[in-house]
Order: sequence, then structure tokens, then C-alpha cells
Amino acid sequence: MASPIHQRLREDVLASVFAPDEPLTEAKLTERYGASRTPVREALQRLEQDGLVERRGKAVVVRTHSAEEIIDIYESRIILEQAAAAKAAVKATALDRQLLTGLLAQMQQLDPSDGRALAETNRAFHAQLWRATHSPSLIGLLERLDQQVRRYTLTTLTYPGRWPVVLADYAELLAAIEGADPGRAGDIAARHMSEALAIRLKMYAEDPRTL
Amino acid sequence: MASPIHQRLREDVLASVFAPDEPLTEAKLTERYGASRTPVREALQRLEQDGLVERRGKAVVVRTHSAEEIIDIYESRIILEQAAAAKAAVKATALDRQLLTGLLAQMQQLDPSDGRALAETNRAFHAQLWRATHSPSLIGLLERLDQQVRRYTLTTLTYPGRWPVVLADYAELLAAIEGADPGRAGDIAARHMSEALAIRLKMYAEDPRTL
DNA sequence: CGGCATACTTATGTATACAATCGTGTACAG
DNA sequence: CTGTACACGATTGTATACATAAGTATGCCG
Repeated sequence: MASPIHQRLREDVLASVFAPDEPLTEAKLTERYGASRTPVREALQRLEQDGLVERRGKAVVVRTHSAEEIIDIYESRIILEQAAAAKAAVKATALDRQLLTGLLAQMQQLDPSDGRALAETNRAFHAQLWRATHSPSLIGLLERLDQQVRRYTLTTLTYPGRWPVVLADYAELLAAIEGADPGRAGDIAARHMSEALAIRLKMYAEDPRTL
Repeated sequence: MASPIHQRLREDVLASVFAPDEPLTEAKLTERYGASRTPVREALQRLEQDGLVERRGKAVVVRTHSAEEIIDIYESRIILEQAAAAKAAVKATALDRQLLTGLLAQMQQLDPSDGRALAETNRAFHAQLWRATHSPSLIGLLERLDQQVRRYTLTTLTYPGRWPVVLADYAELLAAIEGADPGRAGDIAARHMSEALAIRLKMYAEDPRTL
């Protein structure tokens, strides 16, 4: 499986290639990706199940989220990230810790204005933290939630003054994991995600279009 | 959408109609459900994404879980059920509480040996509790986890002495929700699910085939 | 002039034909 | 007798033709 057009369409949706109300007709995608309707339909179905697109009437459009929905997803994610951090503190192997340390070092050398690089490495750090739980179900749930808001997450990292705090949080989190302290690791993760939500809310209040 | 054969196939998989290593060939399903390959393939893909079937080499088979995997899923579910109960204590409407009360009353009048009825109403109770959170993301995550182990959950409820404890837990949980006490509601839910996991582990130790 | 019915256009839902691939069995060689 | 290579069969992946239904525009009637 893992049809190439499935991934290409996903990337395009996440990269906001399509307007929020632009109908993703099978004919259009067929031409765009040079495949027939069958694999296109398959890709659309998968993205629909992932919550990245939705059927509106007959047409399929990229799914947008209201402010309430994004808050809701964030709140669920706070819970899962807390649980993941706590579990990682118990289950992480030496390799996991090494990889996390390396990623943090990488992040510390980035240009804080390069939003794209920030988002990319930040995501890699989170993904590695999830893997460090060695819990397939947790990883699956977190990936699912992350995907649904990935189109929006770029913005919080470039919020004035945010990036240094992120780095400090991660350093503290790693220390808690090194110390095998699940309670502290969970608290840090929960606080970190709560702050991210708070920033998002503030940004929304300042300019509702940032959604 | 909501193809009827998708639901039928799902029900059959959950009802263990197919052997764990029986290949679900499209030809066979085509004949069984009287549809062509296209909708059958669609159904298979959806079930695959739901984690109910998996591709083994070329064939698709119903997914089985090792003891470790089931424990892992339970542990994630403990976290989510705790969060859901806590949130329900805050967000539940009068209607939600009424529905939960009604379901509990129903459960108290069931024959404790009728495993099928127990499982059914128990599931309805959980589902209503999830809805009482009014959190689409939480509901989605819990539904996802539940589906993956639904084939196994029947058994814990009929474990000797378990059912009365379940009813007592639910009554206590409802009281916490009525009292709008999220901490207590979460604790009860977490304890309840932990006990369910413990029972499953005990059953597995007594007879590994119960998986 | 406005609303509703109806025909038409366009997109999706379904079936089937064709292509490619994977697994398997068999035959041959070492 | 065993390991490997090759060929065949079965099953899935892809393309396309056909059926159906939803959305839309137009024209007629009120």
C-alpha cells in the first residue's frame, strides 16, 4: 500500500495548496497527480478518515476547524502529551534519550525566524518523544491529533519570545526524563502544551484570521 | 457514504466471523456481500485504518493483538477515560446526566450472566459518558481505542464478582458528575479501568487463550 | 416579477476489464 | 536429498465504462 499519491495529496492539503472551500473533485486530482480515479478515491477516503478533508454535500473539501474545535483538540493533546512525557520518563531507552538530546541541540542552533525549520524540528522532537514511550497506541493517538492541527501549528513557534521558552521547556523535560521522574516530566509537558494553547488563543484574539 | 457493506463487514469482524488468520480475499467478500470489488476494497481500507484488519504480506486478515498490545491499549484508555470522566463532570448537561442515570438503572436490572446484554449496555454507558464531555476529539480517540479491543471486552464483565463492582463504580461516578467534581470523577474512572485491566491480566494468566 | 418544477449537466458510486505482483509449487542441478 | 531458479496461478492494483444522484440553470406558471 502506501500509495504515493496518498502522501502527495496529504502533503498538499497540509501545505494549504487548496483553498478551504475549493471542491476537491476527483477529476481535478486525477489530472493533477496523473493517476486514475481509483487511487485518487482511495487517497481521499484515507484523508477523510484522518480528518484532513470532509464531505460537504457531495463534494470533498479540506477540513477547517473553528476556534472551539482547535481548543478542543489542544485540550485533548495536553492530556496525551502529559501521559506520553510521563511514560517516556519510565520507558525511554538510552538511544531515545540520546536522540532527544541531539534534536534539542539541533534546535538550539536554528535561526528563530525560520518558521519552517522551527516547525519541522519541533515536530521531530515531539515525534521522538512519542516513540520514547514505546506505546503504539499512544503514538497512534498523538499522530492523529497532530495531523488535524498541523496546518495551524507553524504559527505559535514564531510568536515573539516563544522559541526560547520552548527550548527551555524541552531542556527541562529532558532532565526530568533523564531523572526518570514521570510526574515532573508529565507536568512540564502539560504546562508546555497549555502555554501553546494560551498563545494560540491570544493570537486568535488579536487576529481571528490566524486560524 | 456510510456504505452498508462497510458496516456489515465491521460487524462481522467484531463478531469474530472470520478466523484470525483467514485471508479476507476481495473475491470472497464480494460474494459474501453481493457487491463488486470497489466497495469491498473501500470497506477493507477503512477497517484497516481503524486497526481492525491488517495487511499481512498481500492478504488482509483480522488483526489480533498480543497481550502486550492489549495492555498498552488499556493503559492509554485509562488515561482517556479519566480525562473524559473529569471533563464530563464539568460539561455534562442535565440531559446527559439523565441519560446516564437511565442507563445505569437499566444495567441494574440485567441478568448478570447475560454477557451479551452486559457488554451492550456497558458500551452504551461509556459512549454516553464520552458524549457528555462534548469534546469531539476525545470522543473520537476513545471510539478508536474501544473498537480495537471490542472483540475482547465481553469477557471482563462476566468475570466472577465483577458486575456488581462495575455497577457500584458507575453509581459513584455519576455521583461525582452530579457533584461537578472532575477530580473525583476522573479518579473513579481511572480506578475502574485499571481494575478492568487487572482482571484481564488475571484472566490471561489463568488461560492465555482468553485473548 | 418571483417561485417552483423540470430537464440537464456534472460529479460521484459501482461494476468490470486489464496489468502487475506476490506467493507457490515444481523441476532441475548440485 | 536439498537448495535454487523458474514458471504458473491467484490476488491485488489500476484504469475505465456505465449507472445514479445531486446540484444547477432555465423556463413556465402563478
